[in-house]
Amino acid sequence: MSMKSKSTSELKASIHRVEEICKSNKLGLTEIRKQVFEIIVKNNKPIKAYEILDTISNINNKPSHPPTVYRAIDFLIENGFVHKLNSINSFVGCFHPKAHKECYFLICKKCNIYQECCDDSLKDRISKTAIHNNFVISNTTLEIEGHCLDCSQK
Amino acid sequence: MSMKSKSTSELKASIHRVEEICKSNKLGLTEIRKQVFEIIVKNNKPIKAYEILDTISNINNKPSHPPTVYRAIDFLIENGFVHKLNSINSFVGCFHPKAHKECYFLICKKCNIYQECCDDSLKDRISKTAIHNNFVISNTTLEIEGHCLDCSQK
DNA sequence: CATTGCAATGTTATAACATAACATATATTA
DNA sequence: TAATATATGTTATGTTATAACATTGCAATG
Ligand SMILES: [Zn+2]
Ligand SMILES: [Zn+2]
Ligand SMILES: [Zn+2]
Ligand SMILES: [Zn+2]
Repeated sequence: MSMKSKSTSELKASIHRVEEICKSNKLGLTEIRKQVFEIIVKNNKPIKAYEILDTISNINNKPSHPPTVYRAIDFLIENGFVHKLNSINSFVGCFHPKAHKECYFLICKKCNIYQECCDDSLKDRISKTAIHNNFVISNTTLEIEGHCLDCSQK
Repeated sequence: MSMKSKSTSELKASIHRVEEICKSNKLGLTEIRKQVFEIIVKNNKPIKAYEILDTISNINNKPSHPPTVYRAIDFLIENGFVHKLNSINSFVGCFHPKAHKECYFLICKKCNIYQECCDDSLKDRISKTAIHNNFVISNTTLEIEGHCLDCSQK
C-alpha cells in the first residue's frame, strides 16, 4: 500500500458518508462544520487549525475567528470524522469513520502525506500491553513519523 | 507491574546515570540542564514547561525565561534523558536512557502517573506495520491514555 | 597572554496554538 | 408564541513554543 493522496471520488464518498451518518444519527452537520470537514479532507495532508481559519475566511469572504474553527473541529472529532495528530498539532479526515474507536497513523516528514494504519494486530498488541500493566485504555495516540516509499527513494 | 512512583533511590540512580553518560560522552551537563532534569524526574508525573519554569525560578530566586527551559529540555530530549508526551504537552524523565531509541507510555488520566511500556513485541509490531506500508520510521509517538489499576478500582 | 572561536545563557519580543466568557442568532418543541 | 436548547459571533486572553540578538565564559590557537 502506497501513500498516495485520495482521488476526487474518494473525497466525494467521504463527504457523502459523513452527511449520511449525520442524517441517520440526527447530528447537526451545519454549514460551518461541513465546510471545515471539506477543507480538512480535501487538503490530503494534515492541516493546522489556523490554516483552516484562513481558508474558511477566504471562502466566505469575511474573517472567521479561532473559536468557530475549533468548535467545528471538536464536533468532527467527537463524532469520529476527523483526528488530531498530536505530534504535529494538525488535523486529518478519517476515511472509515465509526469503523473503530482509534486510528493509528504513518506520517511522512518529507511530503507530509499521511496514512491511517489501523491493523487489528497492532490494536491487539497495544491492548495486550495495557492488560499486562493492569491498565484500562480510554484513548491511544499512535503516530509513526518517517519517510514514505517515494520520499525514501529520492 | 503497577504504576507506582519512583523511590528516592531510583531517582538518585537515574540522576547519577545521566551524569555518568554525560561524562563519558563529553556532553555538557550544565547547572541549568541538571536542574531541569532533576525537576522533571523528581516530579514523578508528566510536567509542563511552564511548571518547570516556575520551579526553577523559585529554586534560584530569580526569574528564568522560557528559552532557558526549552533549551535545556531540547538537550535532554536529544540525548534521550527526557521524553515529550505530545498528547498532553508535558515532559517525563526516561528511566532507561540509551536502552532504545523510542519509548512508549501509559498515562493515567486520573492520577497522572505514567509508565514507560517499551516491550519489544510492541516495537516489532509497529515495525512490521511500517514495513508493510513501505515506510521508514524515524520516530514514534505511542501514548496510551486511560486509568491505572488503582484508579480504575476506585 | 591576547585573540579568536564556540557553546551556553540572558533577554526581549513575538509566533503559534487554544479556550473562556458572554452576546446573539437560529432552530426545536411545548 | 414562548420557552428551551443548540450553534455561532465576538472580544479577549490563556497556554505553549520559538526567533533574534546580546552577553558571558571558557578553551583552543597562534
Ligand atoms: Zn480514522
Ligand atoms: Zn513522503
Ligand atoms: Zn525512555
Ligand atoms: Zn491512576
